[in-house]
Amino acid sequence: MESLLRVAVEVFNERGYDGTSMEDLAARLGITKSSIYHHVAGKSELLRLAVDRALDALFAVLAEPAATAGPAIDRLEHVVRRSVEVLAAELPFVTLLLRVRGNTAVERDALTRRREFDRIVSDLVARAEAAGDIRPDVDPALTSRLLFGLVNSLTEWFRPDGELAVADLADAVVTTAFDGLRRRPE
Amino acid sequence: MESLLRVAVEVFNERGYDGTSMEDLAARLGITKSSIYHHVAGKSELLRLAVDRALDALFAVLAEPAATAGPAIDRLEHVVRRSVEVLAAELPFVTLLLRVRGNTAVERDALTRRREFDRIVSDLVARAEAAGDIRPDVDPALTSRLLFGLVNSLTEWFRPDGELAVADLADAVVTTAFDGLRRRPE
DNA sequence: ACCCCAGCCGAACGTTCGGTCGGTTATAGT
DNA sequence: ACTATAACCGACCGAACGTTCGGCTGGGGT
Repeated sequence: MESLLRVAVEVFNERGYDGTSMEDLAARLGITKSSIYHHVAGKSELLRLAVDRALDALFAVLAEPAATAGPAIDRLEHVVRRSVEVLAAELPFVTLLLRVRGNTAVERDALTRRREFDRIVSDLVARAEAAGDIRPDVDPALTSRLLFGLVNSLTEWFRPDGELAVADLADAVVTTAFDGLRRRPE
Repeated sequence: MESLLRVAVEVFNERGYDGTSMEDLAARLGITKSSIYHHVAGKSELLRLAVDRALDALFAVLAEPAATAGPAIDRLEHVVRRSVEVLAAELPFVTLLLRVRGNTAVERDALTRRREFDRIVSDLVARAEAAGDIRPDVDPALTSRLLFGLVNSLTEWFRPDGELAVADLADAVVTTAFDGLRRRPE
């Protein structure tokens, strides 16, 4: 069951959810198409299990103590850093989540939860800006979109093959996002 | 023909390329499925026309004078700003391009051209870092990925409805990316 | 020794897919 | 008036789709 889901998500990410047939999954699993239905109710349940895993991990970050208390700017930095870590740890699941387009009921539910996550982060950015810790010349809603656009883009290329440690990646993301890529005059 | 392509790309972006049937396109166009084949050779040609339009526009930016001469940091900033403008001007086409996964021959060709674009930008970042204009504590390849991850994420939410002018957006992107979102002590 | 049942299979289901084909209409050129 | 052709249509094709179904098998519980 667990390995079924793991393989399914892998193939979904390679060929796209719509572009993946149950036959494709069966071939990769080394079993037949009909055998898959012994383990799950259907194709869409595999998608639901996958995106829920990603969403649960992301929302868990928002519930951590360091994300719920203290200055907004510190809470924001913590959420960003931990989101990078979650994204690395659950890479295939988060990747799939970020590609969901709302075609089916399962996808629309996932989009709803994603928007809820975005809203909470956006609030955090707004608080940090109100506290004077974030540049006031860019709209908070825009800032949070750019920020998580940067973080989420990691799914497009990051592969946890040890060459680039997750901690270093999180550092690079936080540094780039908060301080910019331009070298500062000392 | 032009409106056919426009509508096709619109639907592709809504439902995904694989999730869109020729019947879907026909319904949106107000004609029958078979009539579409009077204008194009098939579904994949529509995709090819769309992604080529996006890629041509992006490569045109790299050929502009301001992108080929002068300090690397200035050329980079120009490419980023103009990429945002192209992305806004050709939004549906670029959106479709960024979702291509390499499932078919057309998609693989598009991915090849995309990688070529990324390589050129990555070189630009490396030159700017060598010139001392970009922070040396983050790997150039990583920097360029984060940079264009941020830029490309615009397709996920930006809609040119006049509320947010493209020039303002480009300013916000350049400012955030180069100087960071943290408020600087004066 | 018996049974159970998780796990798997082959065959088939109704549907939808991208694409083809022969034919009809509207319009423009001569 | 005649013709050419761009634009469109309904009917159809073989293939692939997600899903269902009845049946096989092998190891654990009793």
